[in-house]
Amino acid sequence: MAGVRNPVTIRDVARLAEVHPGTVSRALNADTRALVNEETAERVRRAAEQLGYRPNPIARGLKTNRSYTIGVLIPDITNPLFPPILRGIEDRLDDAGYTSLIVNTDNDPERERTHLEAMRMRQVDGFISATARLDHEVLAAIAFGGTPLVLVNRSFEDGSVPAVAVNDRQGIRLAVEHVAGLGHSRIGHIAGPQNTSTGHRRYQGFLGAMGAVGLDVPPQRVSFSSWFTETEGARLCGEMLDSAGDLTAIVAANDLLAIGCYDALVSRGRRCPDEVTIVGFNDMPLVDHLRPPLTTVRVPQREIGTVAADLLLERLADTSLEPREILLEPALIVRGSTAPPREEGVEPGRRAAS
Amino acid sequence: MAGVRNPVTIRDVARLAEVHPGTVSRALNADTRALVNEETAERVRRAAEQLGYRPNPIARGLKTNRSYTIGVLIPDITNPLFPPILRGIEDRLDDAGYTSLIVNTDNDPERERTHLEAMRMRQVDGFISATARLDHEVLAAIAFGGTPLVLVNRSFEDGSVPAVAVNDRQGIRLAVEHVAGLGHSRIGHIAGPQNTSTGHRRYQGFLGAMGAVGLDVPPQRVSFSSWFTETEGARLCGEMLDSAGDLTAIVAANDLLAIGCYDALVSRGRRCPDEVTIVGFNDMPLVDHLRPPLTTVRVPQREIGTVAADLLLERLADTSLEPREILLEPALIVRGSTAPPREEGVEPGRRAAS
DNA sequence: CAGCGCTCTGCAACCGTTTGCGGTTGACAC
DNA sequence: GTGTCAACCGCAAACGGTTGCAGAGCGCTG
Repeated sequence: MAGVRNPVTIRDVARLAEVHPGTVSRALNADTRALVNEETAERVRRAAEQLGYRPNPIARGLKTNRSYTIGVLIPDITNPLFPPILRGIEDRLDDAGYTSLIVNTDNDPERERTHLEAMRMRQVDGFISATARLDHEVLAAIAFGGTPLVLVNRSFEDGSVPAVAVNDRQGIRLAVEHVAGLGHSRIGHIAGPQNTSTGHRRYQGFLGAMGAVGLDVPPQRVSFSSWFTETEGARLCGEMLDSAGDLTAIVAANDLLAIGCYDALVSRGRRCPDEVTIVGFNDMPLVDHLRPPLTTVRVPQREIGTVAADLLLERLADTSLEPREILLEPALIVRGSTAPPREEGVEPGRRAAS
Repeated sequence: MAGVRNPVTIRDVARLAEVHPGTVSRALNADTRALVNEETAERVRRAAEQLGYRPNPIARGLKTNRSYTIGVLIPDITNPLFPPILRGIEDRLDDAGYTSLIVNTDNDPERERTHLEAMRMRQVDGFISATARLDHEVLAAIAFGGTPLVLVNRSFEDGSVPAVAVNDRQGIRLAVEHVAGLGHSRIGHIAGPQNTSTGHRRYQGFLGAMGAVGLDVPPQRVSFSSWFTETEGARLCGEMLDSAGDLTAIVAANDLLAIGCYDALVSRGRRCPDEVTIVGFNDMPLVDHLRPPLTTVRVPQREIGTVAADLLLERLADTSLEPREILLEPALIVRGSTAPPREEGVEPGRRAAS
């Protein structure tokens, strides 16, 4: 059937089916098929089949201004958080006949801008962005251009842009309640960058949850990282241990920060969970094999991707849709990095519960 | 400057610069610029700049049959091995003005085929494939279509296709020499799938290296996994421990298999490295934080990507190039999962060395 | 001053589809 | 036998660039 190279054009099909190229086009497109006699259409389909005809998306795109590709912006594919999300996005888009174009922005506004520009030139039909700090201006540009956009893992304050994210506040609450339930009262927070919505919401969630369980949050028990990285976690956790040494538990805004805490503990000869309890966020691959296995908040990453894709497809089909924000529910995964505090006599064995 | 939407065409520029559209095209393209008067070219450039003109790659592609995109096939982006490679590829291609289209094949021939077809329709200028078992037929189809292709992390027996990979034999040799040097003699191998070139070459490398250090490889000390997964590793390692219980060290064909070995040891109450020494391959992210930290063979993943991209760009520029295969050198990273065997009285402390 | 050659730029035909418009055909009513 | 209408399909103009070809202008030679 289909030759390897595909030089067979709509004209070849037209010749074989003995009709005009325009008719072939109509016969082969679902929404214009009604315009052509069923018998003729069948003849065209057979001719197309026989020649192994595949429409050329480039030519089609030139005329229709659609490319059936959608642009996906992520900070860095190397961050284990993103691959499952991408997988979710891709699988869903694939089914719908779309291809995704993935770019890494490193959260650099300049890279974001040039990539966006390049993708728009490539006529992408929509965007999914997981970048932390897409500024208002860039968002506005997309929106103004009329290209559908959905945000992932972050949201936009005024709700003007559809978004899907995990319920960060709820996730942190699960973590705090777990740790407090173990008997900890001096709990610290290694917060994420506050100009990212996840960092910000998790910090807010921490304050809220601590209040809800009736615990104090003195300023020296919160510190703000500049990036979601292991080295930042190590640096801040180290500082916190040195300055507020009496804390017994740390809730980190993300697994990488939590791993940084591990490093800081090791370098100070303190043990987890015996001396300091640590909770992460995201449940990255392999954190169940760390020493100790990390207790963390699991986010349904792949589902985030599929839902984001659904949201985008929805808007592609109907541009006038009201933007909506979908929050996915996280779950606490209790492993070995959390334990009751030493001093306060909580009987052993409670650990595995909850 | 540039409006958000970009309705400015080559004709607009032509009007402003008071020249013919054809002249604008020539003035703006590097390889035809010589054909137009420098003064005119400058006028055109200024007009283009002023209007924020960006050439439409779709239209260009229609005429030139080039899309400036290249297709990247990987088994599964969720496998931590691939993101760094992708990053390398993307960075290099970006610099050269190319965009990469990434698809996951799950090593499923059917998916490979449809994705290839789809990408070819999208006029991709070349392919980079990291899929394990692209069959001869598919490869031939690409080659016959004349689209440049480079293989990553695998190679093709007859050397007819350019490829970049890590020197698997050398990597395994480093592992075996290290373990043998610690005093182990009963060393097992959890091999990868033998229909993948990495799995096969690492197995061959194991046999060769064992021979070189004068050690025996009885059949019960090698078992072949069906996939490179943690569960396969656990299953096979478990079987091997049960049937050939006297072995003191295991060289796994990959980190995931090694982690599976960890699981098998834990479930049998045996300790690593005290009772069994384990070595992995790849140095995936986070394996340095496992318990114990995994001794493994590091492969320069990002470099694999950049080199592959270079190779492809090279062939894009000159189709007649001889295919060549590039082997990158791996390095052994010694961590906590390897130690001298118990019985044989090797003094402690040697562990941290080499 | 005719003729030649070189440099530059305009012209127009593509690339492969889609799509508005209009023409043909045949059924049917009057 | 003429007119109306719907269904179908062909025609040709787009979409936004690229490129072979030809011609205009000009400097130079003999």
